Amino acid sequence: MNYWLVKSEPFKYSWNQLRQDKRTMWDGVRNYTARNNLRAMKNGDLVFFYHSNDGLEIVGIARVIKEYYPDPTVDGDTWSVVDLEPLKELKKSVTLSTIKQNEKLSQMQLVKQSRLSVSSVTKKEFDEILRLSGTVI
DNA sequence: GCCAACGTTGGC
DNA sequence: GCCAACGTTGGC
Repeated sequence: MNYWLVKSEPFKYSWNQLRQDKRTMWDGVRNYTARNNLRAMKNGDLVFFYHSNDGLEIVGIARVIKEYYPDPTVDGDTWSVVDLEPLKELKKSVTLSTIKQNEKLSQMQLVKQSRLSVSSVTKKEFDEILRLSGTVI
């Protein structure tokens, strides 16, 4: 089992929207590093849902329900998508500033590579964020 | 609104 | 293959 984090600007696609939709195709990724992370996702992997620009916090946990396939919104198979479903909302969202201040989290790819829209999360980081959020899966 | 970080493009 | 110019993302 691997862990990930995806970013979305909430006014484009929010956590609440994902909850309403029940599932979504995670499209629009146009960066090779992010795409490679998408392609490494396996069914059942857990994915933090982060609100960028507005909120700047992790708000929920999604789950991979379909592994990568070609992005149907563009020609060719250069770009990929996966399907996600909402799994659990965090009891307390975890803000970027909290993450930066936390010794166990300050090395997260989210912090190190702030522009990357799909990043990987270690198990330790995942567990620490769960702890901070007061959430049990 | 600014700017740092980073990715991409294109001339050489 | 290098690097300058430019565009985009995203935090502040």
